[in-house]
Amino acid sequence: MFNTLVNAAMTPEPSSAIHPRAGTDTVARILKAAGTLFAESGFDAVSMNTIAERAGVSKANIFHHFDSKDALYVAVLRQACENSTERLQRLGSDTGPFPQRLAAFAQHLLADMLDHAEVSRLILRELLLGGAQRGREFAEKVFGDNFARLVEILRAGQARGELRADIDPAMIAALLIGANVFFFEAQEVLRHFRDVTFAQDPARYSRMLADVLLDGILAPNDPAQRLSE
Amino acid sequence: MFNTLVNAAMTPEPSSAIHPRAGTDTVARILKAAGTLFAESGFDAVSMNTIAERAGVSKANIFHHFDSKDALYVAVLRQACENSTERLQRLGSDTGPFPQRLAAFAQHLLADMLDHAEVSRLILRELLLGGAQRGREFAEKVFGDNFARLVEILRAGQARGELRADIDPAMIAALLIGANVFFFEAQEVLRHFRDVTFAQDPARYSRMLADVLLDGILAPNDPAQRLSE
DNA sequence: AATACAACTGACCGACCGGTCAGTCAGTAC
DNA sequence: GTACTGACTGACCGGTCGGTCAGTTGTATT
Repeated sequence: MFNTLVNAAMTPEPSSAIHPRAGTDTVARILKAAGTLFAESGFDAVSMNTIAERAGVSKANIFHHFDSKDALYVAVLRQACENSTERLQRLGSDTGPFPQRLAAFAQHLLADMLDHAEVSRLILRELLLGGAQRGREFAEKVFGDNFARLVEILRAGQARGELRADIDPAMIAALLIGANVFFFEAQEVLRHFRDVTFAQDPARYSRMLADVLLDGILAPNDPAQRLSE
Repeated sequence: MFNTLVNAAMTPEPSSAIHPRAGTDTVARILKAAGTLFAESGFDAVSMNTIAERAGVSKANIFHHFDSKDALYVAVLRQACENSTERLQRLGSDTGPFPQRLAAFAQHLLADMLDHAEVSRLILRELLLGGAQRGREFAEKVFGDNFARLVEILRAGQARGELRADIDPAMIAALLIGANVFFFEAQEVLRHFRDVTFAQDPARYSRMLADVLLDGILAPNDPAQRLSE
């Protein structure tokens, strides 16, 4: 019964025809309130009372719809991951030369994270903070899809000879995603570093990121200098 | 009085000569236990009872040495940041050609983070998680020093013409530090991605990172291809 | 020996936590 | 009408939280 309710709430079908009470959106309201609060402050720092107050329902009503605080958290996370997975599939361009594909992926990924900051923060929190196996699997799936997709783009670039063959695509994927995640996480901190001029301009950051990744940072005149191991 | 005690505990001088009781290391034991637990589970998830138990003292004794749980957390964070700042100053090589300097910085930074994972996790948690102004200033100082130091290395490279002049040094710094932070944070997750072969080998990750950053990932125009490690 | 004081403890406090429960209410089926 | 159901609530539960306090112990000073 619990799962039925939650899954019904996940798919945004107008179930008002099925359920009698007008308050069927209650589950959605709870999920929204819980999502916002969890993303803001994390699991432990948010009480069921606060969620109930924010959602405009009684605490007991939340327990009527969700078995426990953990179950609510998992439902919130599952919904967030489903949304992300959905958006993920129409991310970046699948055609065009490799540099454009890579730049588009990087730019769209960062823009998507910033546009859905709350959801992203929730997933990252679950993914990166140690312990807590509560919903790591969901987060890993979203992240893994993202990662695999980027690796594929890179492998295609290698196959077509546009990309150096002597590099590890997974490493580049980690680098690119890591740079984006880091920008997302540290934006508030970077903002008031004197050297940083791009904190308010993610599109510019993405452009510079793709540029550096593609061409490197060494001066082009002397390609002879190379890191010796 | 509170500050005096904490600051005395910060500098690891053998104050056994000054203080009477043999248990003067109590403060250190409390800080160590609290640091470990906070790094493992975060602020909210750790109770004073647990800290007291782990440190082998009574809970009331912790409140004798620290005004509040927040004050204890700040003290832990301050100590962690001081240690990091200290280590930071002997990080990387100050001489040699630019590629070596950059590679050394990246490699040492990551190695240091992994060697002091507990402290690093604590600082990153404070820095990157939203809200919580508890001790952000400490974390920002450590991070800012790190950042400024790397920017300086990059500016020097630009001044000597070894590095492209049309790039933003701060952006490169963010990219490099971000890539390291991300590796540190996501190591456990990356470990069981099929494409990833470097999760257990941070030194190799650092080498690849420096390589890619310096030369880019595009296939070179003239096929003066290098051998891959 | 008496004083003074920091280190330290066990018992305790009010507040709040996640969670339960008896019961109300609106709508549906017959 | 009556029986039934699920959404919903206020009051309440045991337990844990951060924090307090009276009192004990050990040591240095006088």
